[in-house]
Amino acid sequence: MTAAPRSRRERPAKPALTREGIVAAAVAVLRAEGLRKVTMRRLAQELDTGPASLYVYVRNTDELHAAVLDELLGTVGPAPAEGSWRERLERVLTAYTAMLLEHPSLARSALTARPSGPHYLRLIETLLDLLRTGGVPRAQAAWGVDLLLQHATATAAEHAGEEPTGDWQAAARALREAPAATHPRIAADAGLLLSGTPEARLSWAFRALLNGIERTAVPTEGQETP
Amino acid sequence: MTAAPRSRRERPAKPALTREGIVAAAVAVLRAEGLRKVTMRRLAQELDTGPASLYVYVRNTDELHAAVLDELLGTVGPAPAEGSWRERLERVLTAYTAMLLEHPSLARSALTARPSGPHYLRLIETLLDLLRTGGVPRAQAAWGVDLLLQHATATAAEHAGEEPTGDWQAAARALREAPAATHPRIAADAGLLLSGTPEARLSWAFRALLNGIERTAVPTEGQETP
DNA sequence: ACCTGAACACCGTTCAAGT
DNA sequence: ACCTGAACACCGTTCAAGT
Repeated sequence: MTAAPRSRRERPAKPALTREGIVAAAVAVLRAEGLRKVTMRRLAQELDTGPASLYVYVRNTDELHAAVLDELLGTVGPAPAEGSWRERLERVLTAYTAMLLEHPSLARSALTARPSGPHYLRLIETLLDLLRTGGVPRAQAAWGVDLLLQHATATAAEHAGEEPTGDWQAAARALREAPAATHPRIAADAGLLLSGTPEARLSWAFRALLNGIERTAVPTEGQETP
Repeated sequence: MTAAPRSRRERPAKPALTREGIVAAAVAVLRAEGLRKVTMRRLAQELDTGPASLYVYVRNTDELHAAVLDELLGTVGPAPAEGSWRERLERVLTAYTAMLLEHPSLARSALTARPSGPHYLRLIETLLDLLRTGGVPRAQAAWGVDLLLQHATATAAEHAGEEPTGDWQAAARALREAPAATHPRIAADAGLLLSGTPEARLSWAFRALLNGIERTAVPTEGQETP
């Protein structure tokens, strides 16, 4: 989708520095080595310049990460045309989550640095439209979009920086070994707490969210901005 | 709750290094200057030693942050005894969220590094118990606890690292200025998308989550661990 | 065992100076 | 305007050596 490299390791005669070029380099490093390596210094090195030069085009590291996310958001396909509005909604959200799961650390960033690029706007428009199609009242649809996107983002973010001796192992163990005397509910349902594939849980969560959004009225004063 | 300092800036004759001492120092630095300053080097300096010494008691920075969170979780009071199960549930979750909102960057960490300390277990037990009191089926209660805690954590995490020229301002502007031609739903409902106080939205979200959890069945095979 | 100085391999950001 | 070298003020983690 972005410009193809002419050959594996050929330095392309130092292209002019542009914001787009910086973001493209950032995406490349992200895909190859993860967000942890997407640093000002590394990018400067990649672009054959000094780190100070990047600050002409990018305010800081956070803004750079936000720009990278917006770029990747473009790779998520359009909303499916078939199926019920519920199915379509779930499919759009699942596709978005899948994209974020390829770069969990970026999801983590997205939670803090709200994206506001064109691709993100389009996603919101799609979700809003599907909810309205389903007859969800306007205010509930508006607040619901936030809830749905937050769940998708947070779920992906949870998978950031795991891999080795995952401390989630410890959490599972703590749950399974909770003494029935002090934690009767956990002891009785530890299996259920840890059950289900990630896919099954994600699907269930989206459906639960949707069911909740549909039947929970927004307070009447909900009109002014914080 | 932890040992009181004898005087504001008196060096306490170099106390013996312990894991507890390190975590206590970490909590102090967190409260005073935020998580960004809770670094191995800074803590070593605070404890009058070299950074290498800390690695005897703490595997790495992530583990340290997790230990700090577990410590703070102890400051959240017990579940309220009065009110309906719904009200009590909402109050427990709101108290948890409020604690995390005092340290949003820690919430961000918690999303990745699942806490598994005694305080976290107690919170899960409480939530599970309240849901069962409300007659929510066991499997739904089990999966629901995750959803509720994730929302609390993610909501707090969203407030990490903002303060100055918040790029959330940009997101709000993008929403308000979306052209009606291409984004009719957003244009029509921008006000609603941005409406409501944080408290109102949090309360609505918890109630919507609860409503959804109550009436969304978990798939029947939901028994094995990933 | 516990503790440490020193080193390795990095960071973000700013500033004064150049073109 | 745009670009840069150099500097400032930091990081996490490891290792060989000490006690």
